[in-house]
Amino acid sequence: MTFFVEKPVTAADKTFFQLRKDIVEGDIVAGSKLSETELSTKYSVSRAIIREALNRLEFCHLVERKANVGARVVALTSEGLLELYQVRESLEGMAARLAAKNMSDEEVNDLNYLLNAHGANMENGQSYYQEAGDVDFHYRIIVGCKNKHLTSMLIDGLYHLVRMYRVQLGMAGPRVTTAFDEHKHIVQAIANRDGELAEMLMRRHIMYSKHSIQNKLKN
Amino acid sequence: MTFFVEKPVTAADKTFFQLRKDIVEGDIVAGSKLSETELSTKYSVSRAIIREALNRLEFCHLVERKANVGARVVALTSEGLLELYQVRESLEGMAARLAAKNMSDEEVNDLNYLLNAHGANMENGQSYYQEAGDVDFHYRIIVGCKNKHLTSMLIDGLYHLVRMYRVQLGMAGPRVTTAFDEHKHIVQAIANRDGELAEMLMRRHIMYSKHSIQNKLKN
DNA sequence: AGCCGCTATATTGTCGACAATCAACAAAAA
DNA sequence: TTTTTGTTGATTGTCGACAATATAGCGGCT
Repeated sequence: MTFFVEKPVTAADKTFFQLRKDIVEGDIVAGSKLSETELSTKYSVSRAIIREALNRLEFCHLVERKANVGARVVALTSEGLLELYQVRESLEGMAARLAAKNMSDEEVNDLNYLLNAHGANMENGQSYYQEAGDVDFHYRIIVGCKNKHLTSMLIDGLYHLVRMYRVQLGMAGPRVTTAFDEHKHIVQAIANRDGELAEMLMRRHIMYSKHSIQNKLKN
Repeated sequence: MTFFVEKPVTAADKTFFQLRKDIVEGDIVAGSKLSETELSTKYSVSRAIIREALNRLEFCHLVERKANVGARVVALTSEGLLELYQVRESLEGMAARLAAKNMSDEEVNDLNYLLNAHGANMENGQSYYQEAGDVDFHYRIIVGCKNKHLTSMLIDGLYHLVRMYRVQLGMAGPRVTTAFDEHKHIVQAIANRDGELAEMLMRRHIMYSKHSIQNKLKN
C-alpha cells in the first residue's frame, strides 16, 4: 500500500501507475469499458497483471467492476463530485485537527516556508504554481496528521479522483488569492496548536472550493 | 465492490468472505504471516484466488502486504485502535449530518422504531442485544447518508476492523444505557433534520466509546 | 410485428507451471 | 568475534491455457 510515495517495484505496480495516470488525465475516456485482453496487449503484460491493476483502481474508486461482466472507468457526474467533496471535507478536516496536534515544530516551519514561497510566486503573477501549490499544501497536512488510515484513504484513495475531476473538468480557475488567505489561516491555527479551529477552517476551505466548482458546472 | 450487502458470486468472493471472517474472529491470529500456498491448500482454491482475496483484505486494512515478501494479518495495537476511532469520528459524524438531510421520512421512522425495540429489550434485561443493536443503528445511518464513498469506506473498509477489535479485545462491556440515550438524541436530531447537531452528537458518541475502550485497554 | 428462447461468440474467472526475488544460513575474511 | 558475501531454499510474481459465464444475434412462435 501507500501507492503514492513508494516506487513501483513489480510489473503490476508499474502498470497500475500507468493506467491510473492514463485514466486521471483522460487518455482513457471516463465511462468507457476496460477490456482485460485489450489492455494486456496495449500495455504488453499478461492479463493477470491487468487484473491486479484493475483491482487496485477499483479501490481508488477510479473504475467500477461487476462480476463476470467487466470493468468501466468511473463516470464524472456532478453528484459524484459533490459526494467526493463531502468526504474530503470530513476527512481533511479531521486531518487538519490531528495535524495541529501531531505535526512536529519542524514540519510546521516547513509548511510556513512553503506558504511564503507560494505567496512570493503569486506576487510575481505566477499563479499557475497554485495548482501544484494547493496540492502540496493539502498533502503536507494530510501526512502531518500521522494517522495511517486517514492518509491512506486520502492519498491512495480520494486524491487521484479529485485530480481526475480537476483535470478533465478544467478546474484551474480563479479563487487563487482567496484560497491563499484560507491556507494562511489554517497554517496559523496549526502553528497555534488549535486543532478545533484548524478543522473548522479546513472544512470551510474545502466547502468554498466545492461551491466554486459547482458554480462552474452550472455553466 | 460493496462487499457487505451483495452475495458472493465468484469463488474469490467466497474465499474473501471466509478469510475475512476467520481473521476478524481471531481464528487466524492477529499479526501472523499468511502464506499463499498454505492458504490455497487450506481453502482448496488456487493461489490466484488467494491473491485476489488478500488484495481485498489489504484494502480493508485487515492485512498488510509487502512486495516479494508476503502478507501479514494486522496487529492489534492501542495506537491502531485510536487511529481507527479518529477516522470513525470524522466519517460517521459526516454520515449523520448527511443522513439528516438525505434520509427519507420512512427511513427515519424505521430508525425510530428500531430504537424503541432496543429500549424495550433493554428493560427486559436483554442487554446482549446491544451489540447487534449498536451495529444496526450505526449501519442504518451510514446507509442513510446516501454517499457512495462514505458508505463504502465505512462498511466495506473500517467496519470489519472495528469488529475485529471488538471481538478480540472483548468490548462487550457496559456503556449500554448511556449509549442508548446518545442514540436517542442522535435520531431526534436527524428527525428534526438538524444535520449540524446530528454530526456533533455522533462525534461525541463515538468519542465516548473511544474513551470507554481506552480505559479498558489500560487494565 | 413483437416477444421469447436458443445458439454462438467473446469476455471474465480459475488454474497449474515457470521465473524472479527475498530471507536465512553458512563460510570466509578482517 | 564480527562483518560481509555467496549459496540455497522457499515464497511471491508472472504467464498462457482452459473453464464458466454473460451479451448479442438469430430464428421460431404467438
